[in-house]
Amino acid sequence: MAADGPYLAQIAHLVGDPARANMLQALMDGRALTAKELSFLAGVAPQTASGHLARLLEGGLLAVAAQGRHRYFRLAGPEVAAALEGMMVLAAGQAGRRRLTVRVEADLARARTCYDHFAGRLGVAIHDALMAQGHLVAAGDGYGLSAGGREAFAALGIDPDVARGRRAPLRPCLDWSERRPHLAGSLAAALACRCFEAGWVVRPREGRAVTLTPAGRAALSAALPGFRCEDADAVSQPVPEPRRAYA
Amino acid sequence: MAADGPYLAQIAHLVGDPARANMLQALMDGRALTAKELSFLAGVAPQTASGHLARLLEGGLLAVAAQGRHRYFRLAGPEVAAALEGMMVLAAGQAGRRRLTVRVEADLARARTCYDHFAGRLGVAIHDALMAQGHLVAAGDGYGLSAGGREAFAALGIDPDVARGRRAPLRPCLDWSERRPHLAGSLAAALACRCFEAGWVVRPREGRAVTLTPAGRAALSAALPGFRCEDADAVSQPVPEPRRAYA
DNA sequence: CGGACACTACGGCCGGCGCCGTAGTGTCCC
DNA sequence: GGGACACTACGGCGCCGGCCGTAGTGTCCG
Repeated sequence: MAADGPYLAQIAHLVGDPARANMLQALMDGRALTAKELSFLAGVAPQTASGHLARLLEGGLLAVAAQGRHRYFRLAGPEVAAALEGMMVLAAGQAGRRRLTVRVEADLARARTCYDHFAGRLGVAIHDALMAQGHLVAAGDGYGLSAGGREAFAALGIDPDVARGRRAPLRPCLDWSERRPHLAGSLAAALACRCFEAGWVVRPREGRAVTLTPAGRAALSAALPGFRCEDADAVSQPVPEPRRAYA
Repeated sequence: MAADGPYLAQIAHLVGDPARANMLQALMDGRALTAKELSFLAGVAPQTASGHLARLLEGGLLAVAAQGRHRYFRLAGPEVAAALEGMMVLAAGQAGRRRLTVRVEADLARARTCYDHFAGRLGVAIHDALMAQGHLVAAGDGYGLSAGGREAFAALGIDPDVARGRRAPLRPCLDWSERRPHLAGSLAAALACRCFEAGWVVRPREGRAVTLTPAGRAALSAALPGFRCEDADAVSQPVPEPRRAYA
């Protein structure tokens, strides 16, 4: 029995290298990055990174798009992001338990993208507001929208029927920094997309954190009466990244 | 940034060894096993297993309970099971993609326990029946029960209010063999517990697969009108529930 | 068409760690 | 109390694989 143990080990082994883990984590925001960028973020030479990327590709964790002389790597799909999130929850717990105090970069905990949707306190606030208003109803393998929820999304300029299919358009996803759920799924992705388009949320030049603009706060508050996210647009002088190869 | 990459890598590295992966997978059913049993299941000598277990303990993936001259190891918590499930989804996908044909042991795909609740076609059938009847309502970070759902659970002899707390009593969990959701959470655990107590589901002496008995099929069908699980009680002569440490 | 650039392929170095043998500690049972 | 047993500690062997240097291929640009 358990002939599938090795398969599990194969996947985990891929993630279990610091350089590869850094790359995967950098890709968690759903963007596609080039091999060189990833080599820098992982703190290894480009040749080394190239080898790692080939293995991640072979293992099905990444997908690639060649474009001119660049190759853009991204996570292969939402399942990959979900699996990584699951491990990050454990990692965060461990770090906390030993006071390793990864003082979770304040910016990331405030608001970030997780693959294709929002996470951090912003993501949790959106989840909580929809839940408190009773806009979420159980459906498929997650949530669907009630009539009120559909109105709220429509008010935000999002077609509540995008991507209707077998799988639920909304799904809870445990947030590793908050240890509370935010919303994933195609509708959550559409919401994030709309927020970027409308300038409600902006992505700084560097880093994975995002920022809720005043206009965004207004728009979300109007459409979601219970929306409360005190600090999602707070501070954050766009500090230059300290550039650190991993410890 | 990404100083947390190495933490993620640490966790993944623990899972990324075939022997440790086998052990973790064997513990996925929520039971507690001794070091010797685990060494056998992992296919390594007891000394080697002891070392692995110490590392998994140190890494926070396992918990241990000393009992006489035995030490019973079990998964440290539901988050660990969830993280492993996430990776198993990827592993199953990979295996499929390459025709490695881990012909998922038919028994496991039929019905098994996943940490403390049911998975496989049995778990999915329960999920689907509750969902189809409209018994699930969005709440907390997952589902709660509607009035009808509460009645159904009461009819099964389960207090629908066990473990009411911040976290939702029911939560969808992607099933790696079916690639569709089953139900996790405290109420799902209570349901599994009740099924074992009542003899509706029995656990064979060996392996992680379980079997739905005719009585169990009758009880579930009565309480959940939409319940359909054609083959969950097929074959497989039952055996008395082997001792189970740990709720 | 030649040079810069992104990326990949190959080879050698070396550190980490998985493995088991032997030996030691604590527990149960007769 | 003595022997069996479950488990752990330590040490040495062997290999996997991460690392980078050098070299090669494809692409863009002037």
